[in-house]
Parts: sequence; C-alpha cells; structure tokens
Amino acid sequence: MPYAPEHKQQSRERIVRAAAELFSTKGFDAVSIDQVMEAAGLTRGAFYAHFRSKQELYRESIIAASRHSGVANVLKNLSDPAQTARQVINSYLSNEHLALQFFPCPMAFLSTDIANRDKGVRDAYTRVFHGLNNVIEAGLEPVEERLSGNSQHRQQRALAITALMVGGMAIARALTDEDSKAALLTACMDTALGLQEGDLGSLLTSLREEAMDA
Amino acid sequence: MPYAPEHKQQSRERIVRAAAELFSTKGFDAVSIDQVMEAAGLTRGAFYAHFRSKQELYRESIIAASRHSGVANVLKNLSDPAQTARQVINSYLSNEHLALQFFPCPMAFLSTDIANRDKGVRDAYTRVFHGLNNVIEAGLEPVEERLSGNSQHRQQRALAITALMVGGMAIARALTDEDSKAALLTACMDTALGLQEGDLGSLLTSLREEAMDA
DNA sequence: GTCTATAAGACGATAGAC
DNA sequence: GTCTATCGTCTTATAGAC
Repeated sequence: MPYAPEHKQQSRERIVRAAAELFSTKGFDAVSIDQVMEAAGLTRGAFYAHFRSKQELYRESIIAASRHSGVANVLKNLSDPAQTARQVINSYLSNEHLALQFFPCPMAFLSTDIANRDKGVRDAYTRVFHGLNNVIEAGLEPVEERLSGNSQHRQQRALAITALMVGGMAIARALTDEDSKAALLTACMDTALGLQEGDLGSLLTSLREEAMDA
Repeated sequence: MPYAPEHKQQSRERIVRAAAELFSTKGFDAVSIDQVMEAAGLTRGAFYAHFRSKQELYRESIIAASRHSGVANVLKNLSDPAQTARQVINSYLSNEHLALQFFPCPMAFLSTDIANRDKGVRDAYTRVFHGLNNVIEAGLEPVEERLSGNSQHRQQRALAITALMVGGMAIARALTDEDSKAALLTACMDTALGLQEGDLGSLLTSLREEAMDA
C-alpha cells in the first residue's frame, strides 16, 4: 500500500484550495481542470479519483474560498460584533480587496457566474451569502427602540449593507475608469457604515417630526 | 448585386439583438456563435462578415442590451427626473426583472462576467454604468443646501443607489432561497428609495445637532 | 452576403498501466 | 492514488462555392 491513508485527503485539500483560488478570480469557465490540477501539483487523470465533475469541485471551492477570504480573517481577530462589522465593511470595500489575486470574496467576484449553474452550486453560494449577512446583522449598532428598533428593520439594514458591499465591489472590478472605481468604493463604504450606525430613513423622519414639534 | 445595400446592416442588427438577449441571461461563455447566428436566422459562417471576433460582438451586445432594457423603457416615458429615478429603482429591484428572460440589465446580470475580459468589453460596461448612474443622480431629491446639498454628497448618494440596485439583483439571481431573495430585493428597494429622498447620514447628524440645540 | 465544409485546438471525462 | 493516453464533443475561426 504505497499511499498513507491521509494522503488522499491531503491531495483533495490541495485541489480544493487551488480551485478556490483560480475560480474566485477567473470564474468557472475560464479555469480548466488541467489548470487546477497543475496548480495542485497533480495531473488531470487524478482529478476523478476525488470529484465526479467540475461542478462538484466548484461547489466545494465556493465554500473554501469564503473560509480563506478576508472576511474570515477579520472574524478570527475576536472583537465585539459592531467593531467586527465595521472592519468587514472597511476591508471589503478597500482597494486591497479590489486588487486581490488570492482569495477575494466569491460573493462579489462570482455572483453572475453562479446564477445559471446547478442547484448545488447555488446552494453553496446561498450559504456564503447568509454567513456574510449574519456577520453584518450581528454588528448593527442598536438604535432607539421607539424609532426603528424592531427586528424587521435590523434585517433590512443588514441586507442593504451586504448588497452595497457585494454590488460595489462587483461593479468596481469591471470598470475601466480608475476615478469611478475609487468614488464608487468610497460611496458604498460611507453609506454602508452609515447604515451600520443606524442612519435609517424612518429614523430621520422621526427626528424631523421631533424637530418640528420642538 | 443580389443584396440591397442596407441588407448587411439589417443582418448585423439582428445578430446584435440576438446576442444581447442571449448574453444578458447566460453570460459570455455559455453562448456560442452558433446559437447567436441561429437566433438571428443565419448560419455560423456569415458571422465573420460582420464581426472579427466573439468579444467584439460581446462589446456591442452590452450597449445594445442596455438600450433594450427596462431602464431604457422607463426613460422613454418622459416625466420629471425624480419620478423617473423612483420608477427605475422600483422596476429594477422587482420580481419581474429578476425573472426576466429578455433584456435584463447587463449591469447586474453580467458584472462578474466582464471583469476578466478585454478593455473594449469593460469600456462598454463602464459606459452603461455611467448611463444608469446618471439617471439616478439626476433624480435625487434636493435636500436643504446647508445640510448636505453639496455635489459630492449627491454623487455619493447616486453611486450607493446604483450599487444597491446592481448588487441586490445580482445576488438575488444567484440565491436558491426564495424568501431571502424577496427580503433582499425589498431591503435594497427601501434603502435605495430612502437615499433618493435624501436620507443621509450627515443629514441625520445635522438634525441631531439641531435637535440638541433646540 | 451567406452558405457548407473543415481546420485546429481545447475541454470534460474515461480506460488501463503502475 | 496517480499516472499517461485517448475518446468524443464542442468551440472559434477560416476557406471556398454560390
């Protein structure tokens, strides 16, 4: 028996890691099994001892990419939820993330790539989405209960922030105009941080009414 | 001379229209030249009498798709800029757009598909982006000059709204959970409309200060 | 200008040696 | 478990008839 029992799993992990890196930046179609296996230090033939199809690998890669991403790294440095959310927003919409060659967030880099694939792939994407959104929702600053503190508003704020992060980064990556990229990322970051702090439409309306009463 | 002089251009327009429709929903790689030409009522061989490459067609298709999209239709019904912007936000983040088989907005449906392509394609995408963003910016409700009326804030509001629309729709299309899709679209719509009305973080802060002074 | 035919290559997946 | 070799298919792009 020339192979140690854990050898196969090590190979598998190298394949998934290489795939996560390649798929995250290039997308599904632009990466061949050849390229993945070469990056993992193996040859094409060995692929099918680990996965039944390319899509099966893609599915696992999306989860793996999210675990290797900058968001995951922020979570490792334990701090209070609000501080964590601010850090996630800041690093997500940064120029560093925009230029990232290794393990950018698959949410922003693959969103439209996923829409037309099989349910397994889209389920994986959905899981990553909820993971990111939960971090944001847990880190919302509380606002005065009487104004907007109900849970529906919290959910809405979190979803809007997540969409701002993913949308801002996804668009910025496609633009050719450097000034527009920078302005877009800044605008999304400021707005997302404002929502995290609790600057809501309803809050504003309430304050307006207060001001008018006064 | 068996072909009328405008015959070639008519064929070309049919090709671009078919390509815009197919590319918008399926992306670049999933659509072959065969499919485009068949949809245009021609055969593969004729393609190269009109375009030098598939990417050249893609470039034109992005522009064409934006002209055929729902946003373009809203603009045709002339109304005041603010009302137009509200209509664009509402229809963009609707379930109808999510399910659209014909001419959805390429901004949301192709964003990650474009990031790794040649400059010509990305330039076309950048143009469409500015087109959409300009409609939003022109339709921002004015807010009191002393609070937040400077042009930088207007620009930021518009960019955030555009990112919310594109990001919300791009993510929603990839999700498998119907409830999450609906909640996401609603949250993005409400937040985008709030920004359009002028609910800004700085506005809030200013009002807070006013309230404290009073 | 459009057609059919085909070149030239890449890809996903399988078979069989070691 | 991993290798080399190969099958079958699909693709972009070109050549030449009409």
